[in-house]
Amino acid sequence: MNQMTQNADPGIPDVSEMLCFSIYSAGHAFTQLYRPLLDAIGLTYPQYLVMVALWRRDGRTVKELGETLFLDSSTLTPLLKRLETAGFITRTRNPRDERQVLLHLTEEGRRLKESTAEVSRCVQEAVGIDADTANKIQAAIDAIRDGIHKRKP
Amino acid sequence: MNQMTQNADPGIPDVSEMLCFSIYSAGHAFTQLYRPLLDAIGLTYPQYLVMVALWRRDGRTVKELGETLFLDSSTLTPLLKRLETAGFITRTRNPRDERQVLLHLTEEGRRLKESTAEVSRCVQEAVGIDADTANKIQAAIDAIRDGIHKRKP
DNA sequence: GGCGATTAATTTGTGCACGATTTAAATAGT
DNA sequence: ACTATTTAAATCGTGCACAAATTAATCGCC
Repeated sequence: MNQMTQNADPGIPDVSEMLCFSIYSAGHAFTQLYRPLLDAIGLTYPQYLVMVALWRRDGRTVKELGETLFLDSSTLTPLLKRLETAGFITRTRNPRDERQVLLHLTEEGRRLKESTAEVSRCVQEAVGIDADTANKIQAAIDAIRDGIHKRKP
Repeated sequence: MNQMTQNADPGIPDVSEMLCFSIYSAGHAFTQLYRPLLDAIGLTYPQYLVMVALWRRDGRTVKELGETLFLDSSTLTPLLKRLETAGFITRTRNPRDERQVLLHLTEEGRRLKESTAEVSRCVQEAVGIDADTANKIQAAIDAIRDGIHKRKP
């Protein structure tokens, strides 16, 4: 019995064999991959995802954004305040329903979009797989995520 | 042009089409799936991953554990202190190299393993895919993660 | 019209995750 | 032997992520 495995318990799976761990650690790897690229434009990775969502469709409420990103307002509120402080978005109460907060890009926030072509290119290169393969993996992961979300009861 | 897409910018991809977002949101879904199951035995999801690693092989250093989980000591130290306070592990300096901290399961920590069969069963049922499919997805995700880790320079 | 229930966002408290810095121990080079 | 370098943990500060509780506006129902 060699040094590496002398205390290994064969009845317990290694974390490396758990699907949840693969997803967990791959998520961290993406965060670390994005960090230096996004530092340059003053965003964190979750902030970048928010901006991508807003570049796609502006004028959403916090709730709508949360449904897109699967995040709730207690996560988004402080993050959105930081984006507001940075000058990338505005947060205004909806006059038609004062409970809602409407999110709008500022001119600076819209301009930021132009800086991200390089980010996407770097990430795509680092991931190093073709779009078709990526789509297949993604569909499988989305199905797992949606399956977990559905069976809440 | 319908209501849903009236402000959509076709030049920007939806977050839902980004592989990194699928992994990001699937990771959250797993955390939420595990939470109520692990609450019952007094662990968080990252703590559970640490325990799985230690059940597999006891007596590791913080560094070795970090290499397994892709986490560094600034994340692990406070988490391990909480596991120590909870009575599941001990943290002792290695007398042969006082820089290192050795991690050992307590009797209670070892006993906890018996409570996790039910957890694994629930997760497997929620994910709802066969082991073979899971392995294929996992291999693809691991390859992406390892590819990202490798190209640091 | 008024009031209980619902809804949207915020606040609060805990626990990761990680870059950067610090502390202390071991090792290397002369 | 002694200093410079390297290594392992811990510490510090910032920013998610989320449950639970709170606040305030709207809706539903009578």
